[in-house]
Amino acid sequence: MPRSGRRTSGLTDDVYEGLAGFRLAMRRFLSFSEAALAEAGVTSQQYQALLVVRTAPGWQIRLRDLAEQMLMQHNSAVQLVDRMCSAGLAERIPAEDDKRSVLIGLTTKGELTLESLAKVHVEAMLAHEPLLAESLSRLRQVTELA
Amino acid sequence: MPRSGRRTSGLTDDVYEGLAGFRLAMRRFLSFSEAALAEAGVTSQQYQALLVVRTAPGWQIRLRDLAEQMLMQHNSAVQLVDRMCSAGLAERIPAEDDKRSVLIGLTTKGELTLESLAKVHVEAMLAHEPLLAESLSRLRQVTELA
DNA sequence: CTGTTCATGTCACATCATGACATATGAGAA
DNA sequence: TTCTCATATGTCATGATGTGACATGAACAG
Repeated sequence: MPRSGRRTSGLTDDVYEGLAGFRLAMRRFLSFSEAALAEAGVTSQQYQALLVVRTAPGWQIRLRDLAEQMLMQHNSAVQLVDRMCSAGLAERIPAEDDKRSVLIGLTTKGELTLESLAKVHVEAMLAHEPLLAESLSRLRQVTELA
Repeated sequence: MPRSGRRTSGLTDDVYEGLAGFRLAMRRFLSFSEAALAEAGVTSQQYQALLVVRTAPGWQIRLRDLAEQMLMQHNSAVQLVDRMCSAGLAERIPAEDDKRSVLIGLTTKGELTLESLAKVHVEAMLAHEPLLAESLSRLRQVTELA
């Protein structure tokens, strides 16, 4: 029964708690992640970009494709790469076949930074994965009833 | 075997791909979420704050506790609440027992907005949950081998 | 009363994302 | 060739977000 004097919501408290719980679990993981990244002087987006470049064929990727894989507009990627180049993590390499394109590659510092961050994140994932998985399955239970 | 002429990483490609895959799955979900939120003129943080307030006892929460539950500094929460009040989603209610504190409550508009957003997110969760769960379990497999 | 702690708020600054626009290259039609 | 037109990148102003440093005022311990 809803709180006295308050409008009834069309959803049960369970649903709100499930949604909030999942957001919280995700946020907890991201918070932990960002703390580790901050120590290395890397932002969340920069780390993610490093991962995308590292997993691209040849460890290089066009700016356009980087933006696409990170689900952002190309101009956001331009500025992200700007900051990564300033930080010495990445480098712009003019594409040979298409003079319009620029390939983004990792500097040695970028590779080393990513490697150490990846190791930390493997640990973090093992620690947080159960929480995330649990909040996901709980949310699934609650929402399937609706 | 690593690419010719490149430094060997201490981690296998699998690990990088697993980490990237999970970040991507999360990003995909958040991207979908943000699109839905944008239509309602609400930001991701505002939606999350609405959820926190809605799940708090009495549908009210002290600013301090809101900040804590959202894993942010209190001054970030101040500005977030500022924007939510400007948008007519939330309201500040002076606490009676402690004149230092301010309680954050939902306006009717806030409640209605949250309700409709929650419904959309229930759908989105059902759609994205398998992807997230799969990337989680894949990551767990890969990292457990290391 | 006094000094400390706590809750909130203000300010300057950095990151990040976007839309609108500019520039240059590539590709194809006339 | 030359004239579009799409593509790839970059620039700029703007807004949301987060932080640290600091200020204000209330609660509290002595």
